[in-house]
Amino acid sequence: MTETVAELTAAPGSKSEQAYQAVKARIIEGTYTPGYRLVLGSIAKDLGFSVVPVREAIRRLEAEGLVTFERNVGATVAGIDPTEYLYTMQTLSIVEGAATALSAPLIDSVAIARARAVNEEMRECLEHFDPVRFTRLNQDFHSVLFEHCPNPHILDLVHRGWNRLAALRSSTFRFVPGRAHDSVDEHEALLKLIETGADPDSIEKAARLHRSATLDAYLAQASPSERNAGSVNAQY
Amino acid sequence: MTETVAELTAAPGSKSEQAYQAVKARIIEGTYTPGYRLVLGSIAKDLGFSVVPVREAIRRLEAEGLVTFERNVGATVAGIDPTEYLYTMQTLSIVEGAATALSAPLIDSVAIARARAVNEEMRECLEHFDPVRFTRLNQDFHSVLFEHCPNPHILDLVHRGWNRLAALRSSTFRFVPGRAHDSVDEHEALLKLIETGADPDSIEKAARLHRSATLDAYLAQASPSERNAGSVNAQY
DNA sequence: GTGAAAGTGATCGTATACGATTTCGTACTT
DNA sequence: AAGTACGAAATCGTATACGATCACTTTCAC
Repeated sequence: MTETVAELTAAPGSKSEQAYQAVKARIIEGTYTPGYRLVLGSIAKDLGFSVVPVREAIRRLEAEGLVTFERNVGATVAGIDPTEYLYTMQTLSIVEGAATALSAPLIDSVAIARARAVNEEMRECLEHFDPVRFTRLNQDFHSVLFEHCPNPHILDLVHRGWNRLAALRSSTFRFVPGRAHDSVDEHEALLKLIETGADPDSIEKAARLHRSATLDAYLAQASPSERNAGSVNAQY
Repeated sequence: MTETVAELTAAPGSKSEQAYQAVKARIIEGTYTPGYRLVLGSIAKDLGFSVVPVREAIRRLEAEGLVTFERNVGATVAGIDPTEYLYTMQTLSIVEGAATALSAPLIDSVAIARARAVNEEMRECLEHFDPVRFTRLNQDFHSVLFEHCPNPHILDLVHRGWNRLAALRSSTFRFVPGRAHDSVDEHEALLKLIETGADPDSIEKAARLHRSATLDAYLAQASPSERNAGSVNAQY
């Protein structure tokens, strides 16, 4: 009755669903890079499906912002438009902050210990300079924090945000060693807040600031034009 | 380049889009009431389209939570599941709060005057007891507040939330005179905050509380089982 | 040589047809 | 009389085929 919207969107075994998962995976793991042109016919032939299910899959991916679509032209994997990056990060900071605050009271000590272990691993990655692994662990860490969110709608929005960022390769592209150190420390501070049962507002604010700081770090090292695009949202 | 996701989802003149708009309108204005069974073939016949565009339209509506879908069974207009109502209200309180805070600095005095006029009209509706008009004006009021939000993603989420509530007929169903008076006062307080250039955090919190209060009023007059469903999210 | 215009190719959009799965009614058995 | 099993109807899921629209290339006139 209360599954997430995403889970309901197509029957599990249907070709539409298979096509959706397949194309999505290819985008997220980078087989289809930004700018790659997704032709319905070609995709259908590659996957062994017909055009209709593929078309539906593309539409769903479009709704999630992973591809853009143009009539009689075709679909292309969404590019790294700096403005889009900002919008996504800002939206994610809001929904993820809320999700983390809502999750906090439901996280048990075991999960916290797990998150802490992940965070320590991230610290090691910094010493050996392993950005790829760092990024993966970062996602694991945050998953522990927000996965207990009792509101499936909010959880779904968080997942969509992460997927978009994954598709944009933003976390690895924008890996800044100095920022990464701060990030690990902020993680630990967040865990402390949750452990001590801080009020939801504080947790939400901390989680939101954590992501805003990443955005700021990005803006600081970005080109002037990108910074300019970001200044529209400077009030946040 | 930066239209909302919804606008991009289908070509303007396509039958898919027409079907989507048509069915959506019928749901929101109440021609198709909750529980109404949407059979692909029948809808297609009614609209004069084929099955494929209708199917795509239904899928989009499902992604927005307006209908539920089951394989080989069909689609039904989403019902007034109290849990879903809570989830929707909670999500909306978060994204609408953020949208209002982001809009605030961009709202000029003309727009504020317009909002205030709408709010005074709402006050009159209370005296003449006109819940339907009150509900419509309420939407107008909030539109003025958040429509200036520079982040299209957030704006899109707000619209989706409002659509769901409209489809559920929740605002009219749950109209509580006592609460409505408070609501009008809170609107005025919100306008004052925006006029005086209060910091975004205060505005966000005020906007969020405004919606939470509506939710609380709903819970107070709801049946015990509904209240019980709500207690899961009591931390908010 | 440059510009526009027409033709060609490619891609999406939709309709129709068929197959798979589920549901519901009915008859039969216990 | 109640439960079960079988069958028919209905519905969704997918494939294939055709039409509409747009982008690109080529050609012709100036």
